[in-house]
Formats: sequence, structure tokens, C-alpha cells
Amino acid sequence: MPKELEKTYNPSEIEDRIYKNWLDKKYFHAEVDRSKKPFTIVMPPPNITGQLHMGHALDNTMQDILIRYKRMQGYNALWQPGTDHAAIATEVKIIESLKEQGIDKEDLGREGFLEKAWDWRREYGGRIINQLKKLGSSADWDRERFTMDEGNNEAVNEVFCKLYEKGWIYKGSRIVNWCPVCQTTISDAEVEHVDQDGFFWHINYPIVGEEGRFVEIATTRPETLLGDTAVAVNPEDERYTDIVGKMLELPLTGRQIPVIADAYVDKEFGTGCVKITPAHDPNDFEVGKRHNLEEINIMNDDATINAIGGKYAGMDRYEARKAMVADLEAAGLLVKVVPHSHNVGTHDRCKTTVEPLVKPQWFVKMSEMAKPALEAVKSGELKLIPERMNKNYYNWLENIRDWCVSRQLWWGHRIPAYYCQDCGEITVAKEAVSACPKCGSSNMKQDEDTLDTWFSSALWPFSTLGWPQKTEEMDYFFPTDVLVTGYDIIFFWVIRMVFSSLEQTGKLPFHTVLFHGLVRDEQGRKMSKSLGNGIDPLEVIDKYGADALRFTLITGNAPGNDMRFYWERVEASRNFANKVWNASRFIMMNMEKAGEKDVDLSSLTLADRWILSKVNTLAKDMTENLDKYELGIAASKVYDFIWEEFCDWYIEMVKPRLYSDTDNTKAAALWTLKTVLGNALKLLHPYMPFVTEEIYTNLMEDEESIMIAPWPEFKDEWNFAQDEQAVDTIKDAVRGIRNLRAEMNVPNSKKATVYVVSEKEEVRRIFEDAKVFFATLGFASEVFVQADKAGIADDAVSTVIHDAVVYMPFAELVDIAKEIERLKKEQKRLEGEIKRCNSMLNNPNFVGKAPEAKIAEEKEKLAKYTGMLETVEERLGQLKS
RNA sequence: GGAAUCUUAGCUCAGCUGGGAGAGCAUCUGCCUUACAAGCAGAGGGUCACAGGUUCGAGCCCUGUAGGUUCCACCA
Repeated sequence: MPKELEKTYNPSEIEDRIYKNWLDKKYFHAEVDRSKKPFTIVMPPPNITGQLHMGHALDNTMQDILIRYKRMQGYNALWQPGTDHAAIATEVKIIESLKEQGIDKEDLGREGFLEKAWDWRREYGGRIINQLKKLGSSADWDRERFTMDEGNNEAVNEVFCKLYEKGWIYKGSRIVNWCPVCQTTISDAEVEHVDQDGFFWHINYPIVGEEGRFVEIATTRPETLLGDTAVAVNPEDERYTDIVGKMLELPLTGRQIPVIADAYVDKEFGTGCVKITPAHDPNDFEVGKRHNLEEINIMNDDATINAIGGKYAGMDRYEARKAMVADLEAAGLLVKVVPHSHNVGTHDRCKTTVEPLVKPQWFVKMSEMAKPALEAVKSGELKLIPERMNKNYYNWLENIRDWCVSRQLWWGHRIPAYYCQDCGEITVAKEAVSACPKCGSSNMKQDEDTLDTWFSSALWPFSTLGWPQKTEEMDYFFPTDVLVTGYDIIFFWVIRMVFSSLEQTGKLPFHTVLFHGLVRDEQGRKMSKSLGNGIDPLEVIDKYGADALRFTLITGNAPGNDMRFYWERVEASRNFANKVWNASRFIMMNMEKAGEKDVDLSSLTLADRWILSKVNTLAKDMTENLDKYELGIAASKVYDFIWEEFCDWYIEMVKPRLYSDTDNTKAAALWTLKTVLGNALKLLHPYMPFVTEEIYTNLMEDEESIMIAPWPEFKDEWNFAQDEQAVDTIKDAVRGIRNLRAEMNVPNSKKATVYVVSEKEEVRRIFEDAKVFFATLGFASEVFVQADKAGIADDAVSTVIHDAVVYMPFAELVDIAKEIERLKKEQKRLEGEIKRCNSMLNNPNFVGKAPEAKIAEEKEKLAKYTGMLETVEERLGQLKS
């Protein structure tokens, strides 16, 4: 017999115990098994520096729901987890912690630093994994990977070398985004453009040999003047045709630069003359290339002015700006200063203004790999949910530029390129190169740079399965099925996985990408450390349980939309968990008292068949929703079913049968309660794994876990559509009774006789069957079902439902005037309904064009309401007379 | 400059292929009914931003307007 449950559900007591049991039983572990169909999800690897935040919680809850669902359906479900080395984030963090100890990165040297980094990773790298476990994540932790483990290193080197051999990875001196604080290059995707209020400084550049003639340029960055190597005008700009080719004196430097013509210049903008600084601006760099201009780098890596800057050398870029503007003003060359707001590129991690610099870096050529990735979505082979993400995807790939992948960091995959110190030959190879293949010299040096973190993450769906080795896992679990992630990393990660996988494996890494939005605070702001408005998921779990958190995150928002976090919603979810708990508690108590018996479907009552049919339909509906990745819709369906249909109606209907000693349908009731609860728990399990497991294993004594129980499937023999309708009629009657009682303020302690009058025999039969639960649902002392009004007092109150009237004699309580008023209101409502039906049915266009089913439906309604109206009017006649 | 998205009850949001407006919270009225007061029963509350259009029929499709949010973009 099931044991009795505690009065309220207490998650903290049971979650850890249940999770440990799942781990011990190895339920999360998936092995290659050709007899089963695989279902695979790769977990977006959280950063080892990270702490669990709401985004992770949402992301992992969605994945866990899908994995648990598929596992229950009988798939061989693999959820492949791991962590990311997070190059910049980790390196910055370690540098900070070293600083606190008074140690400088350079003092340690590369080897020493990496030792510290690995120490750090050993100490904190598992932290976020443990936090994910608190959520209930059923990932296969036995297969946990790290982006810098041996297998991943091998995959990275393999890809780098293959792309290099193809000519799709190259080293070039190009203008790149440089972060002066992090001291590394970053890719275009890592640059965040922010609107900033600045100024337009208008400066006169004197024309050489023409005393008193100037060219006026406008710039937002006067300090870069030190690196100017030309001034450009539009070739069609008539204002300036005469000065093209002339030389200008570059202020503050004594250098001379030419005036050139280039179509890049917009005549309408600024003064129509642009200073060209090829070494410090991406556009100017292009112009410089076209006109063979010199690139003069005026800055050090920390964005201070270098020796070329003369008296400004050593100043920070902003200090230099100030000093130079002052000097220009003194020289009478500053024409004016105009406020101007513009977009400034900043590093998304540290928010430092990025400095465009020319540096030799490694690039991945994108033009070829972008094509099949684009085609994959266009053809529908790769599905993005929600679909509107397609446009972002296309737009990015269609305008893609080569990907700068080298980083001036130590923590990461070191670029497998080796330089001969004697002849300068570059050799790219998977293994360390000890001798130069060209000159034989052994004086070789590996490239100092490491790769962009996303270079290795891009390989994650297959590197984790053993690629480039030919593994069983790769053969069986790959391609994976669905990727769940936030829309904020579509460019960083999703697209790069797609083109990398297509190029390396010839296959898409997954067939579907399910995007979710951001979890924001109550006011709709992003949760962030600097605002201090973040809510720690672990705190939520601690207070309300993991199930409540999961349910909150999954309900009430559409795919890809941002959501706000409300404690009230967590509370509501917790209440739901408690509701499930208590319903189960009630059922188990009764099972204990009465004992269990097997029953035949034919012994079920109307109510039993109804709820069984309902849970059966629910299983079908939820399966459809889940297959379409509509997790929130499915969740609210099981919520409504359990709370309303099952608890508020079925359990209440069944109570008199359970409490009776003589009722011979008691066993049927208990069987139905247990069966329906069992199925509802299974349907709820992916969302609320802990509470469902705790109840299920108590309820089903011969089953060891709900996790491995089969997902409920629709059964024809449980489908009782007619009974569903019959119960709807009964519910209408009960609601009618409750309404009357509430309006008349009848206390629950006052029971009343209830008469149900219907001319139709089949309706009377339904109510005969339903008599038993009118006692609790409608506070009836006695129920009479009859064909006419015989024996019912004229002043009894009544409620009209479809095909029947319910009467209750409340002689001393009835206020006839009020009763008439009530009936008139009902009369008015019905007249309105009838009018609506008629206006549709009398419209020849509707009758001619609407689908037949719709027309039939309206006709049926018309008949129903007409009948009800007649009854109401009859009642009114009786009362008035 | 392009693009996406949102505008639905007091608040936060659902509403799948167009066929009588929903939830949670909040409010009001009754209930400590032997599973649950983290509960039960009942009630009030919406010209679905605005203006047109398509349709027998529009919260949903199309066009435009207003406001909000976000992404992309090299205007010095």
C-alpha cells in the first residue's frame, strides 16, 4: 500500500535524494544501442567562469523537458553536456585574481600562467555543472566534455589544418578590432555599437603653397590626425575638383599629405572632405589600399600614442585628443566644434571603446562556407523556431566578412602554425613541427596566439562525439536533433556550428534550432551584475523548489520572446506542485483504506469514463504540442487538466463514492483515480521531475522510476466522447446550482432538495447516474430526476440549462422579485445569442460560403438557445401569475 | 539607414492553420466542506493601440499611422 504523504510538499527534503538516485541508477546515461532510435541534444557549454543564471536555467529546463519527453517515448536520449574554456572571460578573471595577489601575468610567463589557469579550472570548472544538477538536468554527465580536453584539441587542430590547406584560413595584415584593455583582437561579432554623444571637430588643413587657403575637414577623432596620410573628396564634388592632387600641410606634424578623390566620400555629409587614416579606421584602410597610401600606426597596444606622436607620445588617446584640440585652437586651425552623436564600437565584454588597428592576424575565409549554411535554412532542411529568426540568419550570412580568429591570449587553443626562425617559412600542422620542411632548420617557433573561443565551440556538436576519430557515437548520435539556445548567440555560435559541421562532416549539426529569449527582471531590464538586479536561480530553488522554478520559466511566454521574472509566478508554480502533491495524498489515503482491486473498463461510471477520456485526449494534445516544440502550451494544458478537471471536478465527484461503505463502484473510482493520476504525473514529469517522481514511486509500488516509465499514448478504448458531453451537461447543472446559492447567500450548511426536470429520457438517465455526487458538488440533500414539474413548489428557484431545468425549493429564502430579475437577465442573454445565430444563418453569404460544419454548429446552437429561452419565458409566466 | 517584434482585463502575459476574448496575480463576495487556506465556490473587469482594406466572418491576413523594445549597418 502507498504510504501516507506529508501534508505539504517540501521540495528541499527530497530533491537531492531523488537526483542522487537517478545518478546512481544511471538513468541519464546513453550508450550506443542500434535497437533504439537516438535522440540527441548537445548542451550549450556554459563558461567555466560562469555562475548559474536565469538564462542557463531557462535554457537547460527546455532541453531537459525535451530529453525527458523523448526518453519516456522510448528514444535512446542523449543529452551531451560540457563546459567551455571561455578564453577572454577566464583569462581576465585569472589576471584579476593574480593582481589581488600582487602577481603580474607577464611575471609568470606563458607556462606559469597556464598552470594557474588549469588550477583555476580544476577548482571552479565544475561549479556550474553542480548548479545545473540542482535544476534536475538529466544530462549524461559521464560524457561531460571540456572545450580544451584532448579530444577537442584534436578536433580544433584538424579543422584548422584542413581549412589552411584549402586556403580558407590565412594570415594577413588587416585592420582588426583591438581591445586596449583586454589586449587582444576581437571579431566583428564581439563589437557592440553604442550610441555616444561626441563632437565633430572642424579643422582647417592648410593647402601647401597657397597662403590662406585651407581644406576644412570634420572629424570625431582628432587625435588620429597624427596618422593621416591623405584627405579625400568625392570625385564628383565640384566644390573641390580644383584641389584634388594638391598637397596639404598636416597640422601639428609638419608632414604633407595629398588630396585624393574617392567615391567613398559622401558629398552631403560633414564638409565633404574626409581625413584618411588608414591605420586607424576600417574605411580609411580600404581607401588607403585603393590609393596606395602609407599606413601610419600612431598607437601602442594600450591605446596610448606611440613615438610617432612626438610631443603627444605616451598620452592616452583621450588625453592626446584634448591636448591636440587645444594646440589646434592655439594655431587658429580649429574652425568649430559641433555636438554630434555617433555609434562607437565597444568590446562586448569590457565595454572599452575598440581601437581599429592594423595587425597581422589569422582569418577564416567565409565566402564559400557561408553558401551551404545559407542554403540549409532557405531550403527548410534546417528549421529555426521561431521562424522570424530566418531573416537575421540570412542577413548575417549574406553580409558576412572574414572571421578574425587569432587572439592575443594565452588561455585557449594555441594556433598550430610554426615559424622557421631562419628562413621565415610558415608550417601549419596538427603535431608540433621540430624541423623546417623548407630549410631543415630546427629553429622553430610556434605562433604565440590562441584561437577565438567560438572556433572550438563551433565544432561542439561533433567534437564531443569523438570527431575526427570515427567513433560509434559519431555514427549513431550524430547529427543531433535539436539545439536549444538564446537568440543572442545566433551569430556567435549557431551559424558557426552550421557552417563548420557542413564543411567538416558534410551534415547539418541538428535539424532544428529552438530559440528562447532573455529572462528579464520585473521592470523588464536585463539582469546584470552591474545593475545588481539578477535573481539567483539557486535561491529560487532553495525557497520554492526546482520544479516551481522550471514551471515558471516555461509557462506564459511564446518561443523566442523575452520574459519577465516574477516571484509571484514562482509562488503560483509552487502552489501547483503542492496541489498535485495533495491530490495524490488524498488518493493514496483512500487507496490505503479501501485496498486496490483490478477493475474492468465496463465497470466504470460516467464520471470515470469522462476523466479517463480527458486524460487520454490530453496525452494526444500534449504530444502534438511537444512535437512542435510548444512547451509552454503543453504545460498549461496539463496544469489546467490536473487542477480544474481532475481536482476540482473529478475528485469532488468521486468523494461520495469513496466515503460510502455500500457503493459498489468504489473500486472503479479508485482504479480511475490511480490510473488518471499516474498518467497525469507522467505528462507533467518533464516539467516537474522531482515532485512527480516522489509521488509516482510511492503510488506505483512496483515501478522504480517515472523517468523510465512510458509516455502515455492515445488509446481508442479510453475515448468516450459522448460521456465527455454528458459530464459537461452535469457541470452546467452544478454550476447553475452554485450560482443560485451564491446569489441567494445560502450557507453551505443548508442543504437543499434538488429537482432536475427534463423531457428527454437520455438526459434524465445522465442525471440519474450523476445523483451521487450532487451531494458534495451542489450541497443537495436529495435529488429527484423527473419528466415534469409535478411536486415542485411554484416558488422554487430554478436555473435553465440545455435540455433541462434544475429547481431548488428555498421557500423562506426566495425573493420572487429577485428571481424574476434574474430570469429576465437570462432571457436577455439568450435573446442576444439567438439574434447572433439568426443574423449568421439568415445571411445568404454565410450559408453559401461557410463550411458545412460551421453552419451545422450554428444551427445546433440556435435550437439549443431557442429551447432554453422558451423554458425561461415559461418560468417567468409562472412566477408573474 | 535597413530589419524584426510588441501594443489584448488594474499588472505580467497566452491566444496553434481567421469561426462566439483566456490564464496567473490583484480586486470584490461567501466558505477553516475530514487532499490542499500554498485551498474551495462565486463575481466584477477588455471597441484586442489607431485608421483603412481583404473576407460570409478579423485579436489573428494585407496597407498605413503612432508609441515601445531589440538586432543589424563603415557615414568620417
